[in-house]
Amino acid sequence: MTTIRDVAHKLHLSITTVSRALDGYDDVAAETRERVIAAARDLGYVPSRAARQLRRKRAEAIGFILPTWQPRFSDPFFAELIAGLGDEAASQHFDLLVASAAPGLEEKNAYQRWVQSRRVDGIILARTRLDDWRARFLADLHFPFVAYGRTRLPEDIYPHIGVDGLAGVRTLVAHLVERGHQRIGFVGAPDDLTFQADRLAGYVEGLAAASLGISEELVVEGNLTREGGYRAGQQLLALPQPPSAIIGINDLTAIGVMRAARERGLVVGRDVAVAGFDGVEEAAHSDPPLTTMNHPTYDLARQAVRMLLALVSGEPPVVTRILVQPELIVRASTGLTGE
Amino acid sequence: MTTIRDVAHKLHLSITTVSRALDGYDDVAAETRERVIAAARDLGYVPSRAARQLRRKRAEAIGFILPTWQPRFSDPFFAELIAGLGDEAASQHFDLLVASAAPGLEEKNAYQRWVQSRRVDGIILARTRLDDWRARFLADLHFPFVAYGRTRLPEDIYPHIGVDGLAGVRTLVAHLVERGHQRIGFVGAPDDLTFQADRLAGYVEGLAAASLGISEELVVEGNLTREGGYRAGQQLLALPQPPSAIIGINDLTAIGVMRAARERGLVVGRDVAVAGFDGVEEAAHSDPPLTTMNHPTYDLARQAVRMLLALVSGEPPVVTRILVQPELIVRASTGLTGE
DNA sequence: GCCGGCGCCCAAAACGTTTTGGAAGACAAT
DNA sequence: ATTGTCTTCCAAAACGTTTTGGGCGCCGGC
Repeated sequence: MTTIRDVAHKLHLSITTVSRALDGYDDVAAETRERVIAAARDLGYVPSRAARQLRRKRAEAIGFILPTWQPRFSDPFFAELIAGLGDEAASQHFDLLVASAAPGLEEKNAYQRWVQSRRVDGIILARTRLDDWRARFLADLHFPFVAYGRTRLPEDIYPHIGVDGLAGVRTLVAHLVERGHQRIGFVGAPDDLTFQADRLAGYVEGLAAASLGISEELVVEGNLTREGGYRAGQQLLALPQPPSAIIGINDLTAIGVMRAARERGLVVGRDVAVAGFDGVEEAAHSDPPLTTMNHPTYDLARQAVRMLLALVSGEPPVVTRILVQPELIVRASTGLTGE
Repeated sequence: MTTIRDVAHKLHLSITTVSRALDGYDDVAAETRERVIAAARDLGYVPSRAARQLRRKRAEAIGFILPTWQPRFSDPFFAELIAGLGDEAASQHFDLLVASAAPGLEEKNAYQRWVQSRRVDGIILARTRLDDWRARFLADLHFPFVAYGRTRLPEDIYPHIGVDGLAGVRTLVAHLVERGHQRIGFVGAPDDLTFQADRLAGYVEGLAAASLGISEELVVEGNLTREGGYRAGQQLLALPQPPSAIIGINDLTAIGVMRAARERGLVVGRDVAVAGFDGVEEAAHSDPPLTTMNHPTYDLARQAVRMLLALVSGEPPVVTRILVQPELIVRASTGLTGE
């Protein structure tokens, strides 16, 4: 491996000058700088990241920990998120470290290791919970982080970027009401997740706006997977008075609900309406295609990284809380007539 | 941030002793070691990763570069793969670095940076191509890597772990033949991908085994996405003599094909049979559920990391080439009678 | 009483950068 | 001739570890 001294030696320069030439300082002659750059290229010199980190006290990396519940998980949301995080980080010459940990002790250790060994300069949080110890932990240490999705500690005091789940589901309810539905079910997620609270609130507000009462039995809990949606859908459709429309808290859940409906011999879009949330690609190719609230995960991930890196480099506090509005995409799952 | 000197100072020991105590050397008294460990815990000491890397000349990290073609991509395969890589790496105290790059110059730069700046100790390759410059590049530099999927340079000389695509598709063809199909289509991927070659070969062998001829028009190229499968399906089904069964090179492709069939008014599983490959969760929840060849991506990812880390630490060359057999899962998409 | 071996500890060198605080020379102004 | 100002370069000190090559007592065997 060629080091900076090799370059310096070849040119009969000091390593100081080589370092400064490559870093673009203006106290090195233009001609010298060119020679240095040429030599570095010839020798294939790339600075040792470890040495640089040690000296600069910066990891030039950000971290993201996948919250995996089961070992075999595959949520398209995260693939897109990671691609966005990685691309934006790379464009600013940062690396992205990824780990996965089931919520609990293992997770806590993972965060601690990264923070205390200064392995990363900042962290992206996803799937935030209402009372999120991760946010508190990082904030207490004044460690830079950006949450994808809101936290509610004690208000939205942490930098975050998210999708307006409340407004989104309200829109969805309004859409269903407009199509004549009065009994609308909701398949949610565990209560501690922030976006469950938000989206459920949107459901409640949406019903209220249409002067519809809310009945307990129509709100059931899934686990954000197709399988969870499937079971929740079975449960809802087996009610004495089943709903005529069901909203899944995310697209995967809705897709599971559709399967449950099919198995009961119902035609989705005619006998029962189903809608999701997120706008994953799968939703466009399901049978029937799924009505959903779309939002640009990839772009939001990039924005989150931009916010984070601004924090890391201590730039003036730009906008630190972003809430984007999702967009309704109407497809056949909420009415075949609609196509 | 507390450093090793803080610990040493507190205990009136040298940093050497602290270092060796924590690293488990046997030349430190048991009682001393305990005091060191306790003090380290109390002070919240975690070694600086950068300093350690610099000294040990090891990054204690492995890298993976997502081959992303479009910016917005979401392939469930990669989410599962990354989870597996991350978990196994973490269990051996390694970090996982993830980047994403479109094949081409950008990709090449990404690999070079990581290798030359010794940012990672080893690399996992996925979506290998027949003549894969990445494999050649890394092998030339004697840089440790493991390919997920075979390479064909010049034979399978590189360490890799993969799924037997040839046998898998052969099984699929046999299954379809058994169900009475004579005209079987195949929606593949770009030619340079290894697993396209393997799986296509399986298709050819499968037909030969059933004494069926192969007709050019039944083999079309997709791009591994639902959208690509959709277009390829339209093409196949619009033929004067359309196939009665179609194999998608992966599940996403097959799901796109099913959508194309539905749009032509065909009932998948009755009018036309469709089968996929990979066993993603989505395949179990599609309409109809998709017949597929299943393989344990998550576990294979973990095995790949184990191989890689063995290579990195220069352990005796254990088994370095693994080919696992996928398992046929028959679902309604290849015959409603089957359920 | 001497020697070898063992158990425990440590000083100092290294790892490859970046940064600090000048130094040397050229030139201009006084 | 002196002083000051630029421009261009550099030696040396960090950064926080790990590792090398011992040192110092103590004990047992001769």
